[in-house]
Formats: sequence, structure tokens, C-alpha cells
Amino acid sequence: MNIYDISNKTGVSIATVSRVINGSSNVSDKTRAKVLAAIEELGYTPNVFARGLGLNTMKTIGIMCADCSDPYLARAVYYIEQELRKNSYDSLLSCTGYDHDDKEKCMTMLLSKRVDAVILVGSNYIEASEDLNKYILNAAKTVPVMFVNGELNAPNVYSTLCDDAAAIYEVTRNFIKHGKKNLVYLYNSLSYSGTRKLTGFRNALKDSGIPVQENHICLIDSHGITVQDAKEAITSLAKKGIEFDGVITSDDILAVGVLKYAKDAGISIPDDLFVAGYNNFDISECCEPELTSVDNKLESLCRHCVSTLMSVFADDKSVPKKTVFSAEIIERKTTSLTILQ
Amino acid sequence: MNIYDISNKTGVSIATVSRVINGSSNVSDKTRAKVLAAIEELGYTPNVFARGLGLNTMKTIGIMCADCSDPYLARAVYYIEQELRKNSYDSLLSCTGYDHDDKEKCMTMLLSKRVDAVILVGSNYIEASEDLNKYILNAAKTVPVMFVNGELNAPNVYSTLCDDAAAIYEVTRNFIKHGKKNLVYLYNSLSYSGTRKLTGFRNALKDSGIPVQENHICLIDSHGITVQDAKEAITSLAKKGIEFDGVITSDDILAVGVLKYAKDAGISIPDDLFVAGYNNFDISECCEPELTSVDNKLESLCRHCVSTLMSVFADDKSVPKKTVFSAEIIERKTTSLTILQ
DNA sequence: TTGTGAATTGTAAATGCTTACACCTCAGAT
DNA sequence: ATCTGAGGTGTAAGCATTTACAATTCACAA
Repeated sequence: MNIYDISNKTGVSIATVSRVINGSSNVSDKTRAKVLAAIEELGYTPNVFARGLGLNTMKTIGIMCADCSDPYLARAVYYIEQELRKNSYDSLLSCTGYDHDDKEKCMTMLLSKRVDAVILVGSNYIEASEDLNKYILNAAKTVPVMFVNGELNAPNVYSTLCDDAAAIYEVTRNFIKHGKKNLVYLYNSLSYSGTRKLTGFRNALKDSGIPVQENHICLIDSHGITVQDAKEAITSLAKKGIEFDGVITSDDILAVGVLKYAKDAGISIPDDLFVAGYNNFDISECCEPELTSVDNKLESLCRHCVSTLMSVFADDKSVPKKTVFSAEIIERKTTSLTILQ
Repeated sequence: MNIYDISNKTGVSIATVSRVINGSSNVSDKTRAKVLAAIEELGYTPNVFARGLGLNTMKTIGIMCADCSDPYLARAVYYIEQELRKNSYDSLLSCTGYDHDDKEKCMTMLLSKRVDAVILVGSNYIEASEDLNKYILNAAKTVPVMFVNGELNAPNVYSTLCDDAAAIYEVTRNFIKHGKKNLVYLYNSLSYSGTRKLTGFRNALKDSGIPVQENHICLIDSHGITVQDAKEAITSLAKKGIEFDGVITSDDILAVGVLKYAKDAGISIPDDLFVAGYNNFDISECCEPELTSVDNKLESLCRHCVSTLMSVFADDKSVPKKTVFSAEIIERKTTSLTILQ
């Protein structure tokens, strides 16, 4: 079943059939109707391969994320996929894992499938060294590369991100404003965003005239984010005799670990301890007490990323290389920040 | 950059280059090495479109799931994608939503991209009427269709699922064994699995000689699963004067709603009320008290589905049309089922 | 009637690969 | 010296589209 069958059935040439399929205007209404009827009747679908061969595009975008079982990344993938579909693009998904070589392999695979662009979801695609970014710069020579919640300044690379540092700065300032002086920052090494947020934490302390105590900054070095790891980390901190009246975390899961610790230790939240999470997902509503968190506007980020990409495809020269959104603090029961700004 | 460039560079014909690329054995070692070197040097990648045009396959599998921001489905997608990649297949993801027409459209789209198979993830692809399944049967005429956590008996359709009804049966029997007689079953209408589980609940009561009270079976009819909906549902049940000492739910999120209700109502868990969730995800560990849940072996399901698909591709005639896994009850703090079987 | 040009349609080349078939080479058997 | 066949390689025919360009039609003006 191909374009020739339609051509035979209708008596017009394949070129005209092709023109009808592609909505070209140079076809008489009569012919168009006849062809459309034949296509409908025979249930014909154009062959994407042949089409791709000529046009060198299949209207498919590669999405890379480290692990789409992570609720944050899963939501991002969801929003992006939805938005792409609206623009009649499909999504070739690649869960790369956190290993650099695997990321590179996945990129190669996506490019070999001739995707029209690549979207990198999550801050873990920001590498420390220039060298590790090479494969991304290389990809950008072929197709546009979009970062969601990440950033890279290079030709043909566009970034959409949330100012996480500013959000954590705000949270920290608010904690301090409410009398919390002994703050702990808890983050993990999976993605770069924990580090980005840390600068917000540091700056807030600095601007409040409070010295940063390095032993109050706690990095959890693990291959996944777990409640248990966070609980153990904060418990061992307490055991070392480090006192604190506020814990700010880079992820809701970590914050839940802190809540578990507090419950075991008989610490009352928010009276004796403020706790703030990040991401504002299901669990922040499920835990007890319900968790103050930060909504980092993931949906907006994703929508904006896709619409930027469409502008790039449309060859719109005024496309911003980088767009930054502001996060929003969602107060629940683990803090009492009555005069939130 | 195409196969002719490699041909020119090496002096061998494009046929030989093709043979090297495809690992054909009829090439001398010397020629192979020469071609491989040229490919490496020029950074050549075969064009998938041209290849697909000839072979009519692109080694790509379509994955349909209603909503990959749902943690359950996201995890499934993750496992499937991983497993497919191991078998050198890529994943074209389509988040279809819960609307029937949209599902059909997405299927059409996937088929038009000439995927080699379609995997339907989640029990919401089981439709009440035969008529609604037509698009699936149609797809199965072209490519194998795989159900994960769903079931359809038709040619070229393969199902992998977990015996959710049996798991809920077990949970219910255990509740009863521990003296809980007034049980409520809480489920939602999003997917068919809630209904499947309900039969397990009914059977357990029946087999225990306890009459099923229809007003103890509570269906939440909403477009998403939320803690708040569940909390309201169970609260209104209590307000109606319905007494209960155990709540069994079709999803962890719903169970958290019950926990919230109990906390507000001053009901002690598990002393006065047993609660069980389903899916055994993050939140079951995050809530307070930690939730007894059911692990429905999602990873095993997904792995099995992909390996079945590979057998189908290999034309293995002994592939089972349907495989059923057993779930496992994970006891935490919302029950005290000390003599769990 | 004939010419003009716009609208419509057809022809054929191009896209990059796989593979059936034909051909060549050369070691070893006769 | 000639034959045989296996192993290696090349030629060319698909595969299903798109599209530049050529050709045709036809309304309308001269």
C-alpha cells in the first residue's frame, strides 16, 4: 500500500497525491476530494521512512533524562511530551542514567535516529569540566539542544531554568527572619541543582551577617535519593553535637528524612525546628506534618522550552538563549513563616 | 556524508561497506578493518531513514501510557525503556491521557511512525466494551501489542500482569483474621485495576462468611488521584454513620487520605483502624504512620513484557500469551498483621 | 483565431540504504 | 594445464516519498 496505489485508484499522478497529502495549494478542489476519498477508503498512511529520506526529518524530538522513575523528571517528561504532541512532534525517550559515558552513548543513539532536536531534562546534564560537555556541543552542531533546568552557553544551545538559588535564598532569609539562626543545608550529589541551591543558602547567611559553618552543610553522596539516607545523615549530624533549629533541603524526599528524625528524637515541628523541602510534590502533602516546599514551576519551564524550540525551528532570530523563571515558596506545616514575601 | 563517501575513501563498493556495517561475514578481515577505520575517521552514521525504507523497521517500540507523571506509570515506562535499550530498541513515548479518542489517535500516530511493536502500560487500556478495543485489535494486525498490567485475549496480543485481586484478597483475609470485620474498600475510577481489586475484596469477605455491604465500597470518581479526594470521601462515609475498623485502598495516595482523616478524627492507627495501600511507592514510607502496602512487582512485569516481545520478534512459537505475577504484601505501621502468610 | 499566462498536473531525479545476483579470483584437486 | 568451488566483491534494482522542472489545460484578451 503506497502512493502508487492511490495514484492508480484515482488516475492522478503520484506527485499530485503527494501534494494533497502535504496540503499543497496547487491542487484543484475536485482532484483533492477524489484523492482524499481514495486515501480514506484504502486506509493509506504515508511511509515515514521514505518521507524522512527525502526531507531528512521525522518530526521527532529526542528527550534525555537520567531516570524517569524520579517523580521530578517524570513530570518534566510528561509536560514536554504533551507540549511536543500539541505541536505534532513525537518524543523519543532516552533514560540515560547518571553515568557520563551512558549519557554520551544515548546522545549518539538519538542523533543516529535523526531526531530534529534534543531536550536534556534535569540539572544533572551540567558537567563540572568543559571536556565532559563536548558531546553536547557536538550534538548542537547537528540539531538544536535544549536544557530544561540546566544551562550551557554555547551555539545552538538554549536553556530554560528556574532560579533555584534565589528560591533557597528566600527560604533561608525567611528562616532567619523568624529567629532561626542555626541552619543546616542538606543536599545530594545526584544533580547539580543541589549545588546551585547551596549558593543561595550561603548568600542568605552572608547577607544576614551569619557566618557559614561548613559542618552545617551536609552532602549526601548516594546513587539515589532516599528518605533513609537523609534521616541517617541528619541523625549523625545531631549525634556529633551539632545543634540546629532549621533544616533546608534540596529535595522533598530529604526533608521527609528530617521529619522522621525529628519524630524519633521527639523534636517538635515547627516549634523547635523548621524544615523546608524542594519540588513541592505529592509527598510534601503526604508526610506529617505537611511539608513547606518550593514549587519550581516545572510545567512553565517545560512549556517554555518547547515553545522556544518551535521558534528555533521557525528560524526566529529573536529566540532567547536563556530564560529564567522564579520559584514560589509553598508554606505548609513544617515552618511558620507568617510574613512570607 | 553517506555510504558513498566511505566507499570512495576506501575504494571498495557501497555493498561491501554495507556488509561491514551490518556485520555480514562475507568480508575479508583486511577490507573490514579498512572500512571500519574510514567510518571512524569520517564519523559516519548510517541514515536510519534509508535503512528503514529498505527494511521497513527502525528498531523502535511505541510505549503508550495514560500519564507518565503518575509515579506508577513513570516507573513502568522507566523499566521498559531500560530493558528495550538493552535489546537495542528505542522508545517512542506517547502519553495518551485517559480519553478513549485520544488513545486511538496516539495509536494511529505510533503506527504511522512504523514502530515495531506497541506496549500499553497500565490497566486503563482495558475497556468495558468490545467496540472500544477495536483500535487495539487493528493495531495487532500490523505489529505485536503488549499489555503491561492489563489483559486482552486476541491474536498477536500478549499480556503481562499482576494478580491484584489475589493480593487484595490476601490483605482483606488478613484484616479479618486480626479481628477487623467492618471493612471499607476505597478505589478510584481512573483505571480498571481498582475494579479488578474489588473482586478480591468481595471474595475475601464472602469466603469469610461476612456479607458485603455495598455502602462500604467507595468509588472516587475524579480525573486524578488526590489525597484530598480520598480524605473527603472517607470523611463523608464516616459522617453518614458508617462504622469501620479497616480501610483497604487501591492506591497508596488514597490510603494517605485515610491517614489524614484518622489524624483529624483522633483515630489511632493501627489500634483502632487498619489501613492498607497499594503500589508500595515512596509515599508509603513518607507518610505517618508508615503505610502497609502491596508491592505489585512492577519491575518484573516490565522485564517480562520486553523479554516476551523479543521472543515474539524471534518468532518463538512457544511464547505465552499471558503471564501472571504474584504481588507481595509489605507490612509497615498502619496494620499489625503479625501472622502474615 | 490565436496568444498569454496562470493554474494544474505529470515526469523524473534524488534521497541512502540493503541485497539478489553476477562476477572475479585463486587455492587445491584432477 | 585445466577444472571446481568457495570466498570475496561489485552492479544494479528496489524501497516510498518529495519536488524541480516540464508539460498541459484553459479562461480570457487581442
